[in-house]
Amino acid sequence: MPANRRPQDRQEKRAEIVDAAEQLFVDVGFEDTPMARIAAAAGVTTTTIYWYFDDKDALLVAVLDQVLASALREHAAAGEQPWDEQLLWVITRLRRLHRLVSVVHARVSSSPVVNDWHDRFHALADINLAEGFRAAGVREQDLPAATRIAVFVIEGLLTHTHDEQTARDIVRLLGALT
Amino acid sequence: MPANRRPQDRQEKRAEIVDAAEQLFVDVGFEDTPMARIAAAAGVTTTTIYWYFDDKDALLVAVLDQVLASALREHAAAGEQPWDEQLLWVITRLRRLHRLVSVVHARVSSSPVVNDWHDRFHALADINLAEGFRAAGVREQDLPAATRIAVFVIEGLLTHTHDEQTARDIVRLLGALT
DNA sequence: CCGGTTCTTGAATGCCATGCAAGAGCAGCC
DNA sequence: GGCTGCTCTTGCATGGCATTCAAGAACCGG
Repeated sequence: MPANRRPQDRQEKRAEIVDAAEQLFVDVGFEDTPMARIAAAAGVTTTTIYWYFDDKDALLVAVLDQVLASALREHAAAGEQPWDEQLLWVITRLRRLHRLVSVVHARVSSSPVVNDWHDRFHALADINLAEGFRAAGVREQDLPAATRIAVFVIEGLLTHTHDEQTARDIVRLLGALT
Repeated sequence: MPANRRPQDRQEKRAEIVDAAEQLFVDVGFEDTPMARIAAAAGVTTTTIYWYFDDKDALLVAVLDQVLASALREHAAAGEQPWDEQLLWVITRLRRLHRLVSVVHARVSSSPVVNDWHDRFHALADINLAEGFRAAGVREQDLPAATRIAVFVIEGLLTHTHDEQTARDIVRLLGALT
């Protein structure tokens, strides 16, 4: 019944579009990249993108999924490290994604798909951070609050320019929560 | 030389536009409010707004200035309070401004005027928070880091839904920094 | 009442996300 | 090999929106 050329093809083309979008959303910004520019970078037409994605927000979510998966993979590959170092790693590794962080928060209230992604992301982040804080010796009843503080501090550092030393000082002081 | 009707007039009309924009930016959101809607709410035409403001971002900055001034006035009127209570007051008082917080961060990288306002805001916030933390007994060398943590936590709480109790827990734990 | 200045406006202009209808290319089936 | 039904792809709209422009009103000092 299905007249699919190669079963791979669809996913490959989709991936090319997501790759192009990722580079532009990260380096130029979501609001400042027209669909036409993504299309050009991917070697297709604007309309073609709409065959693979419902709208620009859906494409954004696909980019976010890809970026998140890639970061998780790298983090796993980095192996075990002291908690402070892990936090610093996240902050420096994700610094270049600040545009994504900002646009997600900006679109959460008007785009249901972005809002869903945001919820999923925080659920995941909470789990990982809580685990880290537990291992670092934070009291069980303080875990939820410590976790949220860490999330907000990380997001804040990602969206505000700062130097290496500031980040270190903040992470060190965060250790006072234990 | 200047053929000004009444010297007041200009500022009055300007204020009406800013009031209309404030209500819409706060309740509906900057991106979701067309200039035409602001104009209609202010009883003028889109073009008229451009006589008073360079562009939509300049109008946003005017709204931010007004909202900030109003919050500072209220805060001063609230009188002296324990540090924890002051932080909670800020969080609950500014909760309804979450859309403004998000849009500022989203536009910082593409709008110079918004970027300037953002810088000024953080300079002001840093001063006030540092003073509060100092009074609350935070060690002098920890002040910069504690201040930034507080700023990021406040911004995080403003842009993420949470219940009253969570906010209290977080502020209490923040007290552990002293 | 005149000339210059401040406002105001309706009608462009141009960018952009998205929708639409008409094709291509391909896989099975006769 | 030609027909048919898919999956894609595209050029051409459409409509929303920020911003600009040229042409007035309204008003001031003289």
